[in-house]
Amino acid sequence: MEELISRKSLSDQVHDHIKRMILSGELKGGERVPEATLSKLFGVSRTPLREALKKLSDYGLIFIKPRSYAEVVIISEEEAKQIAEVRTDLEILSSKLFSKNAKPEHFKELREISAKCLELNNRGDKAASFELDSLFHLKIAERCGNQCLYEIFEKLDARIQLLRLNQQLNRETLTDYIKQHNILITAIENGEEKIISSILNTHIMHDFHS
Amino acid sequence: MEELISRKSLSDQVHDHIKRMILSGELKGGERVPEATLSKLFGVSRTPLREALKKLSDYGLIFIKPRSYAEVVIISEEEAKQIAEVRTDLEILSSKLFSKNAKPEHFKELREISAKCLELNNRGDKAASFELDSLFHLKIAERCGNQCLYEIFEKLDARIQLLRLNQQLNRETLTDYIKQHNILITAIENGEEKIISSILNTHIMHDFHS
DNA sequence: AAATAGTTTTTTGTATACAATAAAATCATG
DNA sequence: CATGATTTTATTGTATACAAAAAACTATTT
Repeated sequence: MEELISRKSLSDQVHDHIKRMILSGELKGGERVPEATLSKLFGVSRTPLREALKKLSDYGLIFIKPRSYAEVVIISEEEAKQIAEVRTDLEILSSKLFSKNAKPEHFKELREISAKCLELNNRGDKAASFELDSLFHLKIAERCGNQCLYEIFEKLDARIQLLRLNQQLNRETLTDYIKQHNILITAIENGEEKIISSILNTHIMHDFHS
Repeated sequence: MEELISRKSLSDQVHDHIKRMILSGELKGGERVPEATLSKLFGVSRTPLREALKKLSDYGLIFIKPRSYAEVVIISEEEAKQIAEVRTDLEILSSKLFSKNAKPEHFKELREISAKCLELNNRGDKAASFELDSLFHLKIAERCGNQCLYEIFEKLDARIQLLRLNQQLNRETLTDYIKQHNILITAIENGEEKIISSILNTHIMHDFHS
């Protein structure tokens, strides 16, 4: 069904594949991403591969040095801090808008994602838990009613996920972190803007400080 | 000098050219942007032209319908409102950070741009005045010390400029608008966050309501 | 051994050709 | 005349070939 509707172009398929390789750690920061090698690996020509690389660069996952080569980015401490700063601000705005515009089923959706995220962490499936955490934050932006805001946040999300790769968090710390989601949902439901801001500030800083 | 250092690729040159065509009104909303026609027009092959279109789409200036055609976007009232909402939020953050991080010469730079913008408007050169207005807001983001924030804002800027095209503002209204810049600069210098927020809210809403 | 100049190899940038798909035009039919 | 099927045309998607530039290597010199 999905396949019949959206026959993705090779460019997009390749993009998704390389993105997964980067976000799973298979392709590490600093590693080169040569067009010829990868096009052979995927069995496609350089044309769609180039387009995929361009998009990855756009999402801040690789760095293309013109006429030279491309490599997986390494996000510095300073950049990570700056990303967290912007992210906090965008999430506060999303949450406030969500608070105003979201329907009951959207709150339910959030609670379900949050519960699933916690459950996966309890089981020890860190990767899947991370994915649900990302989805939780993305959903707030998606349902806040501002498409432009969602698009910006969705782009940032790639780099946020990349940052997580290098964090070594134990399960207990993660459990505390994930539980904050429910506090945030309640604050959003009650439209308590000051509380929303303070939760997100600690939540994302927590995320940042590995 | 500039040319010797940055020999831009054809893709980038073509991108810049089409961007100018759109932001000057030469290419209007809804008009198609066919690869073959434009590649002949510029005397380049479809390869760099495709890359240029991809970038334009990324900046929200054209809409690419896969396997079909691309056209210059038309920003709806609702989208304009949403863009203004995000923009206000990002500019408030930029201004606050600028307030903390900027050096004296950066304030001077802002005042100079603001003065030039007003002068061009007085002369009746609306297009050039608009350009300086965009530069004013971009500079705040550029000098705020957060590269990630700047990149996001720089991307939004293209659509903000596109929105301006359809506004019919008389010179007096514009004069009032531009003069608000100096009030903003003073608030930033004094680190008055509440005032920064209120100025930007009215300034950008003003901008939005044509 | 380090630095440098020159050469080779790798890699990207661009043009072109062909395939696949969607849009437009045409034609048949009620 | 309208409408739906069919053909034609226009347009994008992908592969491939060649040009140009940068990186890697090698020989040479100090």
